[in-house]
Amino acid sequence: MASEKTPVPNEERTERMRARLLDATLDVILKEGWAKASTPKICKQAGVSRGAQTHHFPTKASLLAAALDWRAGQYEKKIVERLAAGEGQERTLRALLDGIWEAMLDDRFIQTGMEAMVAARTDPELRALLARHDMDAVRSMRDMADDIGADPLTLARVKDAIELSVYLFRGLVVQRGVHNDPKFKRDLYDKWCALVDDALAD
Amino acid sequence: MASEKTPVPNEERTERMRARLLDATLDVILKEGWAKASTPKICKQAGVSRGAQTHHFPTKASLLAAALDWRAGQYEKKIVERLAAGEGQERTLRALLDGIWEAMLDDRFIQTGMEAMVAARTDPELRALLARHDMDAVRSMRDMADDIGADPLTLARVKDAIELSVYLFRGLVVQRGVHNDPKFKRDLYDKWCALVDDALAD
DNA sequence: TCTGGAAAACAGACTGCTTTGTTTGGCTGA
DNA sequence: TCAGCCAAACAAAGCAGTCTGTTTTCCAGA
Repeated sequence: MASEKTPVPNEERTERMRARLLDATLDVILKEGWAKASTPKICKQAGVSRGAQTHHFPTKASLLAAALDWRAGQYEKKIVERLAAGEGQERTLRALLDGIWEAMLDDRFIQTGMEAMVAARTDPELRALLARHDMDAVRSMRDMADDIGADPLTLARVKDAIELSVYLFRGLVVQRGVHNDPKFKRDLYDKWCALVDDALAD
Repeated sequence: MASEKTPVPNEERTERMRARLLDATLDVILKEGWAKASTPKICKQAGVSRGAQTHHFPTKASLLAAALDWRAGQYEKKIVERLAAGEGQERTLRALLDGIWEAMLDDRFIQTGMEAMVAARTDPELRALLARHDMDAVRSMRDMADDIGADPLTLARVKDAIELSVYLFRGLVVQRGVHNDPKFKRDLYDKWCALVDDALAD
Protein backbone atom coordinates (compact mmCIF):
# COMPACT_ATOMS: atom_id res chain seq x y z
CA MET A 1 0.00 0.00 0.00
CA ALA A 2 1.45 3.22 1.21
CA SER A 3 4.79 1.98 2.37
CA GLU A 4 6.98 1.79 -0.67
CA LYS A 5 10.02 0.25 0.88
CA THR A 6 13.09 1.78 -0.55
CA PRO A 7 15.82 0.10 1.44
CA VAL A 8 18.56 2.48 2.36
CA PRO A 9 21.99 0.90 2.55
CA ASN A 10 23.58 1.08 5.96
CA GLU A 11 26.59 2.87 4.63
CA GLU A 12 24.49 5.65 3.22
CA ARG A 13 22.36 5.87 6.34
CA THR A 14 25.47 6.34 8.42
CA GLU A 15 26.76 8.99 6.10
CA ARG A 16 23.51 10.92 6.16
CA MET A 17 23.18 10.76 9.90
CA ARG A 18 26.72 11.93 10.42
CA ALA A 19 26.26 14.80 7.99
CA ARG A 20 23.07 15.92 9.71
CA LEU A 21 24.77 15.86 13.08
CA LEU A 22 27.87 17.72 11.96
CA ASP A 23 25.78 20.30 10.21
CA ALA A 24 23.56 20.78 13.23
CA THR A 25 26.61 21.06 15.46
CA LEU A 26 27.89 24.08 13.54
CA ASP A 27 24.40 25.57 13.47
CA VAL A 28 24.05 25.35 17.22
CA ILE A 29 27.52 26.73 17.88
CA LEU A 30 26.70 29.61 15.58
CA LYS A 31 23.34 30.33 17.18
CA GLU A 32 24.02 29.60 20.84
CA GLY A 33 27.74 29.97 21.17
CA TRP A 34 30.35 27.42 22.16
CA ALA A 35 29.51 27.39 25.86
CA LYS A 36 25.82 26.66 25.37
CA ALA A 37 26.16 24.14 22.56
CA SER A 38 24.95 20.99 24.31
CA THR A 39 24.36 17.61 22.76
CA PRO A 40 20.58 17.68 23.41
CA LYS A 41 20.32 20.96 21.53
CA ILE A 42 22.38 19.62 18.67
CA CYS A 43 20.22 16.51 18.45
CA LYS A 44 17.06 18.57 18.48
CA GLN A 45 18.43 20.82 15.74
CA ALA A 46 19.33 17.77 13.68
CA GLY A 47 16.01 16.06 14.36
CA VAL A 48 17.86 13.04 15.68
CA SER A 49 17.54 11.08 18.86
CA ARG A 50 20.29 11.23 21.39
CA GLY A 51 20.75 7.50 21.03
CA ALA A 52 21.70 7.94 17.40
CA GLN A 53 24.13 10.67 18.29
CA THR A 54 25.91 8.60 20.90
CA HIS A 55 26.04 5.71 18.47
CA HIS A 56 27.97 7.70 15.89
CA PHE A 57 29.82 9.99 18.29
CA PRO A 58 30.28 8.38 21.69
CA THR A 59 31.47 11.57 23.34
CA LYS A 60 30.71 15.21 22.90
CA ALA A 61 34.38 15.91 22.22
CA SER A 62 34.41 13.47 19.31
CA LEU A 63 31.36 15.17 17.82
CA LEU A 64 32.87 18.61 18.10
CA ALA A 65 36.18 17.44 16.68
CA ALA A 66 34.47 15.84 13.71
CA ALA A 67 32.41 18.96 13.09
CA LEU A 68 35.50 21.15 13.15
CA ASP A 69 37.35 18.79 10.83
CA TRP A 70 34.47 18.92 8.43
CA ARG A 71 34.32 22.68 8.76
CA ALA A 72 37.99 23.02 7.91
CA GLY A 73 37.54 20.92 4.80
CA GLN A 74 34.55 22.93 3.64
CA TYR A 75 36.36 26.17 4.25
CA GLU A 76 39.37 25.06 2.26
CA LYS A 77 37.07 24.03 -0.57
CA LYS A 78 35.34 27.39 -0.46
CA ILE A 79 38.61 29.25 -0.82
CA VAL A 80 39.72 27.11 -3.72
CA GLU A 81 36.39 27.57 -5.47
CA ARG A 82 36.56 31.30 -5.04
CA LEU A 83 40.00 31.31 -6.57
CA ALA A 84 38.86 29.23 -9.50
CA ALA A 85 35.93 31.56 -10.07
CA GLY A 86 38.23 34.50 -10.63
CA GLU A 87 40.42 32.50 -12.96
CA GLY A 88 40.06 34.87 -15.87
CA GLN A 89 40.79 38.18 -14.22
CA GLU A 90 44.20 39.48 -13.33
CA ARG A 91 45.94 38.23 -10.22
CA THR A 92 46.70 41.08 -7.92
CA LEU A 93 47.20 41.30 -4.18
CA ARG A 94 44.02 43.29 -3.98
CA ALA A 95 42.06 40.56 -5.72
CA LEU A 96 43.44 38.00 -3.29
CA LEU A 97 42.60 40.11 -0.27
CA ASP A 98 39.10 40.63 -1.60
CA GLY A 99 38.72 36.89 -1.88
CA ILE A 100 39.99 36.19 1.61
CA TRP A 101 37.88 39.01 2.99
CA GLU A 102 34.72 37.70 1.43
CA ALA A 103 35.41 34.19 2.59
CA MET A 104 35.97 35.61 6.06
CA LEU A 105 32.51 37.14 6.06
CA ASP A 106 30.88 33.74 6.04
CA ASP A 107 29.40 33.45 9.49
CA ARG A 108 29.04 29.76 9.55
CA PHE A 109 32.69 28.94 9.07
CA ILE A 110 34.47 31.84 10.62
CA GLN A 111 32.39 32.46 13.70
CA THR A 112 32.41 28.81 14.65
CA GLY A 113 36.14 28.76 14.03
CA MET A 114 36.69 31.72 16.33
CA GLU A 115 34.57 30.17 19.07
CA ALA A 116 36.59 26.99 18.77
CA MET A 117 39.95 28.78 18.75
CA VAL A 118 39.18 30.66 21.91
CA ALA A 119 37.89 27.53 23.59
CA ALA A 120 41.02 25.69 22.47
CA ARG A 121 43.17 27.84 24.70
CA THR A 122 42.00 25.86 27.72
CA ASP A 123 41.45 22.50 26.00
CA PRO A 124 44.63 20.68 24.92
CA GLU A 125 42.96 18.18 22.58
CA LEU A 126 41.00 20.83 20.77
CA ARG A 127 44.14 22.88 20.63
CA ALA A 128 46.11 20.21 18.83
CA LEU A 129 43.32 19.77 16.31
CA LEU A 130 42.96 23.46 15.56
CA ALA A 131 46.69 24.00 15.39
CA ARG A 132 46.75 21.71 12.38
CA HIS A 133 43.76 23.35 10.73
CA ASP A 134 45.19 26.76 11.31
CA MET A 135 48.59 25.95 9.86
CA ASP A 136 46.96 24.52 6.77
CA ALA A 137 44.71 27.53 6.35
CA VAL A 138 47.44 30.12 6.74
CA ARG A 139 49.75 28.23 4.44
CA SER A 140 47.14 27.92 1.72
CA MET A 141 46.41 31.63 1.97
CA ARG A 142 50.08 32.45 1.65
CA ASP A 143 50.43 30.11 -1.30
CA MET A 144 47.70 31.98 -3.12
CA ALA A 145 50.29 34.67 -3.76
CA ASP A 146 52.35 32.34 -5.93
CA ASP A 147 50.12 33.14 -8.89
CA ILE A 148 51.05 36.78 -8.74
CA GLY A 149 53.93 37.48 -11.04
CA ALA A 150 56.51 38.96 -8.70
CA ASP A 151 60.19 38.72 -7.98
CA PRO A 152 61.09 36.59 -4.95
CA LEU A 153 61.83 39.55 -2.71
CA THR A 154 58.50 41.27 -3.07
CA LEU A 155 56.74 37.91 -3.11
CA ALA A 156 57.86 37.33 0.45
CA ARG A 157 56.54 40.72 1.45
CA VAL A 158 53.25 40.04 -0.27
CA LYS A 159 52.90 36.75 1.55
CA ASP A 160 53.59 38.44 4.86
CA ALA A 161 50.96 41.03 4.06
CA ILE A 162 48.49 38.25 3.37
CA GLU A 163 49.24 36.54 6.65
CA LEU A 164 48.88 39.78 8.54
CA SER A 165 45.58 40.31 6.76
CA VAL A 166 44.31 36.97 7.97
CA TYR A 167 45.01 37.86 11.58
CA LEU A 168 43.56 41.31 11.15
CA PHE A 169 40.39 39.89 9.66
CA ARG A 170 40.11 37.50 12.55
CA GLY A 171 40.34 40.42 14.92
CA LEU A 172 37.53 42.07 13.01
CA VAL A 173 35.46 38.92 13.23
CA VAL A 174 35.78 38.94 16.99
CA GLN A 175 34.93 42.62 16.90
CA ARG A 176 31.84 41.76 14.95
CA GLY A 177 30.51 39.86 17.92
CA VAL A 178 30.40 43.16 19.78
CA HIS A 179 29.56 45.69 17.07
CA ASN A 180 28.04 44.28 13.95
CA ASP A 181 28.09 47.26 11.63
CA PRO A 182 28.73 46.36 7.98
CA LYS A 183 29.68 49.88 6.99
CA PHE A 184 32.22 50.17 9.78
CA LYS A 185 33.75 46.88 8.75
CA ARG A 186 33.83 47.91 5.12
CA ASP A 187 35.51 51.22 5.92
CA LEU A 188 38.13 49.50 7.96
CA TYR A 189 38.77 47.03 5.20
CA ASP A 190 39.25 49.85 2.73
CA LYS A 191 41.65 51.58 5.06
CA TRP A 192 43.54 48.37 5.42
CA CYS A 193 43.85 47.88 1.68
CA ALA A 194 45.02 51.44 1.27
CA LEU A 195 47.67 50.89 3.90
CA VAL A 196 48.90 47.72 2.25
CA ASP A 197 48.96 49.37 -1.16
CA ASP A 198 51.00 52.27 0.18
CA ALA A 199 53.41 49.93 1.88
CA LEU A 200 54.07 47.70 -1.10
CA ALA A 201 54.12 50.41 -3.75
CA ASP A 202 57.54 51.81 -2.94
CA MET B 1 44.10 38.60 75.87
CA ALA B 2 44.44 36.92 72.54
CA SER B 3 41.44 38.32 70.77
CA GLU B 4 42.11 41.95 70.11
CA LYS B 5 38.90 42.78 68.40
CA THR B 6 39.51 45.26 65.63
CA PRO B 7 36.09 45.68 64.09
CA VAL B 8 36.22 45.98 60.34
CA PRO B 9 33.71 48.49 58.99
CA ASN B 10 31.01 47.03 56.80
CA GLU B 11 31.96 49.23 53.93
CA GLU B 12 35.49 47.93 53.94
CA ARG B 13 34.41 44.33 54.39
CA THR B 14 32.18 44.66 51.35
CA GLU B 15 34.92 46.23 49.34
CA ARG B 16 37.39 43.49 50.21
CA MET B 17 34.95 40.71 49.49
CA ARG B 18 33.95 42.18 46.18
CA ALA B 19 37.58 42.64 45.19
CA ARG B 20 38.41 39.03 46.05
CA LEU B 21 35.48 37.78 44.04
CA LEU B 22 36.17 39.92 40.99
CA ASP B 23 39.81 38.96 41.07
CA ALA B 24 38.99 35.28 41.36
CA THR B 25 36.49 35.58 38.53
CA LEU B 26 39.17 36.74 36.12
CA ASP B 27 41.54 34.08 37.41
CA VAL B 28 39.07 31.31 36.75
CA ILE B 29 38.14 32.62 33.31
CA LEU B 30 41.83 32.77 32.48
CA LYS B 31 42.55 29.28 33.75
CA GLU B 32 39.40 27.38 32.82
CA GLY B 33 37.92 29.41 30.00
CA TRP B 34 34.61 31.20 29.81
CA ALA B 35 32.49 28.09 29.38
CA LYS B 36 33.81 26.33 32.46
CA ALA B 37 33.91 29.32 34.77
CA SER B 38 31.23 28.36 37.28
CA THR B 39 30.31 30.19 40.45
CA PRO B 40 31.40 27.32 42.73
CA LYS B 41 34.85 27.37 41.13
CA ILE B 42 35.09 31.12 41.49
CA CYS B 43 34.10 30.92 45.14
CA LYS B 44 36.64 28.23 45.78
CA GLN B 45 39.35 30.25 44.06
CA ALA B 46 38.43 33.29 46.15
CA GLY B 47 38.21 31.28 49.36
CA VAL B 48 34.68 32.53 49.87
CA SER B 49 31.42 30.78 50.62
CA ARG B 50 28.76 30.65 48.02
CA GLY B 51 26.44 32.45 50.39
CA ALA B 52 28.75 35.44 50.43
CA GLN B 53 28.95 35.45 46.67
CA THR B 54 25.20 35.42 46.22
CA HIS B 55 24.90 38.16 48.80
CA HIS B 56 27.13 40.53 46.87
CA PHE B 57 26.27 39.29 43.37
CA PRO B 58 22.79 37.78 43.22
CA THR B 59 23.28 36.33 39.76
CA LYS B 60 26.20 34.94 37.85
CA ALA B 61 25.66 37.51 35.13
CA SER B 62 26.03 40.36 37.61
CA LEU B 63 29.29 38.90 38.86
CA LEU B 64 30.72 38.52 35.39
CA ALA B 65 29.60 42.00 34.40
CA ALA B 66 31.22 43.52 37.47
CA ALA B 67 34.43 41.62 36.84
CA LEU B 68 34.56 42.83 33.25
CA ASP B 69 33.85 46.40 34.30
CA TRP B 70 36.67 46.20 36.78
CA ARG B 71 38.92 44.65 34.15
CA ALA B 72 38.22 47.48 31.73
CA GLY B 73 39.11 50.05 34.34
CA GLN B 74 42.36 48.32 35.23
CA TYR B 75 43.28 48.00 31.59
CA GLU B 76 42.67 51.66 30.94
CA LYS B 77 44.83 52.52 33.94
CA LYS B 78 47.57 50.26 32.70
CA ILE B 79 47.68 51.97 29.32
CA VAL B 80 47.76 55.41 30.88
CA GLU B 81 50.55 54.39 33.24
CA ARG B 82 52.57 53.00 30.40
CA LEU B 83 52.20 56.25 28.52
CA ALA B 84 53.23 58.27 31.54
CA ALA B 85 56.29 56.07 32.01
CA GLY B 86 57.62 56.98 28.57
CA GLU B 87 56.96 60.65 29.16
CA GLY B 88 60.50 61.73 28.52
CA GLN B 89 61.25 59.98 25.27
CA GLU B 90 60.07 61.07 21.88
CA ARG B 91 56.53 60.38 20.77
CA THR B 92 56.54 58.32 17.63
CA LEU B 93 54.03 55.95 16.14
CA ARG B 94 56.45 53.15 16.79
CA ALA B 95 56.65 54.00 20.47
CA LEU B 96 52.87 54.00 20.70
CA LEU B 97 52.56 50.66 18.95
CA ASP B 98 55.19 49.20 21.25
CA GLY B 99 53.15 50.35 24.20
CA ILE B 100 49.89 48.93 22.92
CA TRP B 101 51.64 45.73 21.94
CA GLU B 102 53.11 45.22 25.38
CA ALA B 103 49.82 45.94 27.07
CA MET B 104 48.25 43.39 24.76
CA LEU B 105 50.61 40.71 25.99
CA ASP B 106 49.08 40.74 29.44
CA ASP B 107 47.17 37.48 29.66
CA ARG B 108 44.99 38.45 32.52
CA PHE B 109 43.36 41.37 30.79
CA ILE B 110 43.46 40.44 27.15
CA GLN B 111 42.63 36.76 27.22
CA THR B 112 39.70 37.29 29.55
CA GLY B 113 38.58 40.12 27.28
CA MET B 114 38.70 37.90 24.21
CA GLU B 115 36.75 35.15 25.95
CA ALA B 116 34.13 37.69 26.92
CA MET B 117 33.95 39.25 23.46
CA VAL B 118 33.36 35.94 21.80
CA ALA B 119 30.76 35.00 24.38
CA ALA B 120 29.10 38.38 23.88
CA ARG B 121 28.15 37.50 20.33
CA THR B 122 25.34 35.30 21.63
CA ASP B 123 24.55 37.23 24.83
CA PRO B 124 22.83 40.60 24.30
CA GLU B 125 23.46 41.99 27.79
CA LEU B 126 27.11 41.13 27.73
CA ARG B 127 27.28 42.56 24.28
CA ALA B 128 25.97 45.94 25.35
CA LEU B 129 28.48 46.07 28.17
CA LEU B 130 31.46 45.15 26.06
CA ALA B 131 30.42 47.46 23.26
CA ARG B 132 30.92 50.37 25.63
CA HIS B 133 34.24 49.08 26.92
CA ASP B 134 35.46 48.49 23.43
CA MET B 135 34.51 51.92 22.14
CA ASP B 136 36.29 53.53 25.06
CA ALA B 137 39.38 51.42 24.56
CA VAL B 138 39.67 52.04 20.84
CA ARG B 139 39.04 55.73 21.27
CA SER B 140 41.69 56.10 23.95
CA MET B 141 44.18 54.27 21.76
CA ARG B 142 43.43 56.56 18.86
CA ASP B 143 43.72 59.60 21.08
CA MET B 144 47.20 58.54 22.05
CA ALA B 145 48.29 59.75 18.63
CA ASP B 146 47.39 63.34 19.50
CA ASP B 147 50.74 63.74 21.20
CA ILE B 148 52.58 63.06 18.00
CA GLY B 149 53.34 66.27 16.21
CA ALA B 150 51.74 65.79 12.82
CA ASP B 151 49.60 67.70 10.39
CA PRO B 152 45.89 66.82 10.46
CA LEU B 153 46.00 64.77 7.30
CA THR B 154 48.68 62.35 8.38
CA LEU B 155 47.31 62.36 11.91
CA ALA B 156 44.14 60.74 10.63
CA ARG B 157 46.18 58.11 8.85
CA VAL B 158 48.21 57.45 11.97
CA LYS B 159 45.06 57.00 14.01
CA ASP B 160 43.69 54.58 11.48
CA ALA B 161 46.92 52.64 11.61
CA ILE B 162 46.60 52.44 15.38
CA GLU B 163 43.06 51.17 15.20
CA LEU B 164 44.01 48.56 12.63
CA SER B 165 46.86 47.56 14.92
CA VAL B 166 44.45 46.96 17.76
CA TYR B 167 42.36 44.57 15.69
CA LEU B 168 45.43 42.85 14.34
CA PHE B 169 46.79 42.33 17.82
CA ARG B 170 43.48 40.89 18.89
CA GLY B 171 43.68 38.45 16.04
CA LEU B 172 47.13 37.46 17.26
CA VAL B 173 45.80 37.00 20.77
CA VAL B 174 43.21 34.56 19.50
CA GLN B 175 45.96 32.88 17.53
CA ARG B 176 47.93 32.59 20.70
CA GLY B 177 45.30 30.26 22.11
CA VAL B 178 46.24 27.81 19.38
CA HIS B 179 49.98 28.38 18.89
CA ASN B 180 51.73 30.08 21.73
CA ASP B 181 55.11 30.79 20.23
CA PRO B 182 56.70 34.03 21.43
CA LYS B 183 59.21 34.19 18.59
CA PHE B 184 56.54 33.77 15.97
CA LYS B 185 54.53 36.52 17.54
CA ARG B 186 57.52 38.80 17.76
CA ASP B 187 58.42 38.23 14.11
CA LEU B 188 54.92 39.02 13.04
CA TYR B 189 54.91 42.18 15.10
CA ASP B 190 58.14 43.30 13.48
CA LYS B 191 56.73 42.62 10.04
CA TRP B 192 53.67 44.63 10.95
CA CYS B 193 55.72 47.58 12.11
CA ALA B 194 57.77 47.46 8.95
CA LEU B 195 54.63 47.48 6.87
CA VAL B 196 53.20 50.45 8.73
CA ASP B 197 56.46 52.33 8.45
CA ASP B 198 56.57 51.75 4.71
CA ALA B 199 52.99 52.83 4.32
CA LEU B 200 53.25 56.06 6.27
CA ALA B 201 56.68 57.11 5.04
CA ASP B 202 55.63 58.23 1.61
C1' DT C 1 29.03 55.68 77.62
C1' DC C 2 26.50 51.64 77.56
C1' DT C 3 22.97 48.63 75.46
C1' DG C 4 19.62 46.19 72.75
C1' DG C 5 17.49 45.62 68.49
C1' DA C 6 17.92 46.34 63.41
C1' DA C 7 20.52 45.60 59.45
C1' DA C 8 24.08 43.85 56.94
C1' DA C 9 27.63 40.21 56.04
C1' DC C 10 28.45 35.58 55.77
C1' DA C 11 28.02 30.24 55.78
C1' DG C 12 26.01 26.12 54.25
C1' DA C 13 22.26 23.18 52.86
C1' DC C 14 18.69 22.30 49.56
C1' DT C 15 15.89 22.29 45.10
C1' DG C 16 15.08 21.97 40.45
C1' DC C 17 17.21 21.81 36.25
C1' DT C 18 20.58 20.58 32.62
C1' DT C 19 24.22 17.85 30.87
C1' DT C 20 26.94 13.77 29.70
C1' DG C 21 27.59 9.06 29.21
C1' DT C 22 25.52 4.31 29.83
C1' DT C 23 22.22 0.77 29.20
C1' DT C 24 18.32 -1.71 27.57
C1' DG C 25 15.56 -3.10 23.95
C1' DG C 26 13.40 -2.98 19.34
C1' DC C 27 14.27 -2.45 14.38
C1' DT C 28 16.49 -2.98 9.73
C1' DG C 29 19.39 -4.14 6.24
C1' DA C 30 23.15 -7.83 5.18
C1' DT D 1 20.23 -15.23 11.99
C1' DC D 2 23.23 -11.48 13.06
C1' DA D 3 25.59 -7.14 13.26
C1' DG D 4 24.91 -2.56 12.99
C1' DC D 5 21.45 1.33 13.58
C1' DC D 6 18.45 3.85 16.35
C1' DA D 7 15.20 5.24 20.23
C1' DA D 8 14.21 6.07 24.92
C1' DA D 9 14.94 5.60 29.67
C1' DC D 10 18.33 5.84 33.32
C1' DA D 11 22.21 7.27 36.61
C1' DA D 12 25.55 10.35 38.21
C1' DA D 13 27.39 14.89 38.41
C1' DG D 14 27.41 19.85 38.22
C1' DC D 15 25.22 24.22 38.23
C1' DA D 16 22.37 28.52 39.46
C1' DG D 17 19.36 30.36 42.49
C1' DT D 18 16.70 30.26 46.89
C1' DC D 19 16.32 29.65 51.72
C1' DT D 20 17.51 29.26 56.63
C1' DG D 21 20.44 30.18 60.28
C1' DT D 22 24.66 32.44 62.41
C1' DT D 23 27.88 36.12 63.15
C1' DT D 24 29.29 40.82 62.88
C1' DT D 25 28.64 45.70 62.49
C1' DC D 26 25.71 49.68 63.01
C1' DC D 27 22.98 53.06 65.42
C1' DA D 28 19.50 55.12 68.29
C1' DG D 29 17.94 55.85 72.91
C1' DA D 30 18.59 55.54 77.87
